[in-house]
Amino acid sequence: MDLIAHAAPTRRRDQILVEAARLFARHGFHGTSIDGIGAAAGVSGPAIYRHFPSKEGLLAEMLVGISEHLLDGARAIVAAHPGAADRLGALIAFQVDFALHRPELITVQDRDLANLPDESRRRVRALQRAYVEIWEDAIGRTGPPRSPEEVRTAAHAAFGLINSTPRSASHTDAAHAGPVLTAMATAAL
Amino acid sequence: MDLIAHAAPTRRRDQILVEAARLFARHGFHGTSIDGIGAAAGVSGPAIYRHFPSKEGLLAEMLVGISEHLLDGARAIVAAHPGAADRLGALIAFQVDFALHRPELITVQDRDLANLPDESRRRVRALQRAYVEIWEDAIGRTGPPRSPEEVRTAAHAAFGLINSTPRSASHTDAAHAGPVLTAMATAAL
DNA sequence: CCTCCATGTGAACGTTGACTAACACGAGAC
DNA sequence: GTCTCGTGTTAGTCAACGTTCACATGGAGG
Repeated sequence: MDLIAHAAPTRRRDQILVEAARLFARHGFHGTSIDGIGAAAGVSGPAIYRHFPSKEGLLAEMLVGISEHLLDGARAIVAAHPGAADRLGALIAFQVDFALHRPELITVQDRDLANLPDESRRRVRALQRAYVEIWEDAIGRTGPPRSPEEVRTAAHAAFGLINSTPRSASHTDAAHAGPVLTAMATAAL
Repeated sequence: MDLIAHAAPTRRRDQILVEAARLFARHGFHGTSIDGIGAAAGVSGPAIYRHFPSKEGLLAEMLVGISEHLLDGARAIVAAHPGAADRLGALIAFQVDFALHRPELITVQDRDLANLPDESRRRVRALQRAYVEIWEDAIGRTGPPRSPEEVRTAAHAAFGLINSTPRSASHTDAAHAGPVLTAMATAAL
């Protein structure tokens, strides 16, 4: 989408999103002030409102973007791996890669969902549900037989395992953490 | 400590702590108001200050209490299981039990650490570090050979796996989730 | 050159929320 | 009976913060 020019309206905007993600991850949505986000983006205070309708709107765009990115990735993997065997492995690799490269987004997504306005929250939840269902399907086709509730629990446990990086990775050892997480997730499922 | 009578000064106090934990878990520290905590505890507003010195002080007591409880439990397990073989299993069972029975505390602990005043935060971090070290030691003695960084990553991944309950468990299926989590954690380590 | 639009600024404004102050009231000690 | 202490209440106070307003400025298009 958006094939038309639209030049460079995105530089400052993207910068604001990146800095806001960092601050939300560190201090939480309510613990981060608009002035703080502005300062981090090299702009002061209400300039944010030239790019986003509100603080909640900023968060909404961030979380919807994450959910769409993950779902798109998972759908591409499903299309590329029709066989059940390696599909789960590809999903694991995808999630590990995301968790290692964008830990702030992982943190914000499962911490500040509740601060979204209703409509965006429903949208994000729908996207997340679709993503989880792809995982549940792949888990159901692989490994030991399990009831639907057990599969659901297993899927969330795998996310918890992989998404533990923000709490442990010192950024330097991201390269070392990847294989460990992949191996553990594979063994757990 | 505190062997002297002291009758029942704790009923209202404990109630406040319980309700505050629920609200902090749902809305976050900054998203929860003192009046809201009071209302949930059947008391209105500033009555909180008859029991706690400040909102931060309330959070501090909650998080320090959790960390001490976990560390005490882990130390008891170490004492009761000198052999490396079943020690890790006991640690896993202990953490699974805690995560299933007090999911709000799990949520608050890894979400609102940053909102503690400096001194309490240092104290909680020290307790957490000791707890993690017990796990690292047990992991190092069991399973495949790993470097210290890998052991550290593995420990945090195990916590993430087990602590995923607040995101998945519908409280009714806690009984079903327990065995799944235990099995997955055992397989992952 | 003049206009317009995107982007920025600093100064309000209104609300929320943590915390304090002043007062009430019931129970146990003397 | 009175004093005191623990616990509660309601009415402030004060700072922080999201948001709006009025105004500046600089580049693109006629």
